[in-house]
Amino acid sequence: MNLRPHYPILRATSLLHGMRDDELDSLLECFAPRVRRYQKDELLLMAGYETQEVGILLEGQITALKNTSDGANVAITQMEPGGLFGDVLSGSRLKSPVTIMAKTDCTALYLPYRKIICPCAALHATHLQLLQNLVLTISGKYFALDRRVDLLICKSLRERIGIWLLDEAERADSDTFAVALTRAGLAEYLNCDRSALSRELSRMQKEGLLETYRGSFKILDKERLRAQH
Amino acid sequence: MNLRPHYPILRATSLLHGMRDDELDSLLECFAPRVRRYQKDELLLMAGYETQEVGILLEGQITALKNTSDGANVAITQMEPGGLFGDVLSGSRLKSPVTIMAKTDCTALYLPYRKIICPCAALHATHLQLLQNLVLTISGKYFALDRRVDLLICKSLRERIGIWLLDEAERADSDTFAVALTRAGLAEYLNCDRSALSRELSRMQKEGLLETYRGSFKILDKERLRAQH
DNA sequence: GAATGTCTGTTGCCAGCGCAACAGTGTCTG
DNA sequence: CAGACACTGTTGCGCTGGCAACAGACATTC
Repeated sequence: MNLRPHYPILRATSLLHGMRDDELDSLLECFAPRVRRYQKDELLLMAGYETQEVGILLEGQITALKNTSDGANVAITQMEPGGLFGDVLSGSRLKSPVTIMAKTDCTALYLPYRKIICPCAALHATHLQLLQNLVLTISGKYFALDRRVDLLICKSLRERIGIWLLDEAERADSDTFAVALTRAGLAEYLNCDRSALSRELSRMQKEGLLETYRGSFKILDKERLRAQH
Repeated sequence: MNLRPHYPILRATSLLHGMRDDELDSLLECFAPRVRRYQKDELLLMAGYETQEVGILLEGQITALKNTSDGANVAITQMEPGGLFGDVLSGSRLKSPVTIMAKTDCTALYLPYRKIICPCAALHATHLQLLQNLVLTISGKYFALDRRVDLLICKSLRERIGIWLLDEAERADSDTFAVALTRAGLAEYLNCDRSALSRELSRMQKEGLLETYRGSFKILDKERLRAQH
């Protein structure tokens, strides 16, 4: 199977970041990856199962779901083409804590983990870069989770909102920014009730801390926001 | 410096797990690690700084602290000899989210990250094992954090307690187990007030769900505990 | 344009839990 | 043994935020 059309996507992944065509050629030849198509709502990976492959989303969108204690499934992340899944799992013998589901029809490519971790002699420099990228990818996910914990351990809702706002502003490098989250989605991320979030955002607007309309936010008083606790 | 006396400790780390003396000999010769002693309350790593070394605790105890938004430092983890720190950080250019402080007088050994990620030709098999271990170590920390998030997203305190209890029981492989946590420490982990935790544990005892005295716990009704939400 | 569905804001109710304060118990020190 | 200190349990008070219910804004379909 010719994967060359997908090279731009592959290069956009943190795992294969910035690799040249000829490097990808030899890597993929060595890895003999499998590619599979999925229809909307099909499962790519089920919670509780092991996997020994790193998945790369080539086309479409997928959702990572977590089974909560009361049986419901909560969406954790959405992924676009270039997204990786199973990367943290592979190599460990642990069961997946998440279910990966196709949000739309999609295509995924799978690299066998053994091949990643056991470089064959021919691919020295490229393969080392790959290993380095793997470590960076996993530690990147670790830090994303760590930020989430930072949010969750804040007791007051206002504090969580404040930290999130400042964080997003820093990421956007601007006091005005927009996010692709509905209020309900943001409430889920901040681990609070949707109405409570609306209520608190209203209060904060009345106090002149910020302005917001739907997904758009404008921070008015960074100092005071930081001082909330 | 002769590190042989420390080999049992090194072998107990997840990074150098199960390596033979001769393997450690050649690895350490190649790595040229530095060793440093610290006095109680000295800082091994400060939040906000980068590091390009993996630290291994040889003697004594250390504490990982997190700077909260209101300036206080919250203890995240304690580590015994064999503990690793800086492992998730190195390779990334990210600032440390934690401060590592000496809880007692202690000794740490540092491996330069570059040497870990760039195997020299002579150490093929051993070094591959090391890389594999590094990935496992980091993903292990990822999953520990993930379990923490699972706890934190539970809304009611009783639910958090229930999940924690079942988790510990599974880990201990027994319905009766003891943990080295004070009530205050457990309350911090569960992200709740100490008195609220005591109160809830009292209630749960009255309802016949469990028995507890200090660090000892005995689960009486697993089914009912699971059904709490 | 009517009808339907989704997203958001608002508000009243009330219980869960943080907070503060105090008492009881176990451990360590002089 | 007295005194100091750490750890734990208990209880009253009050606020934060979850829940439910409703209304308005916007998009989509027929």
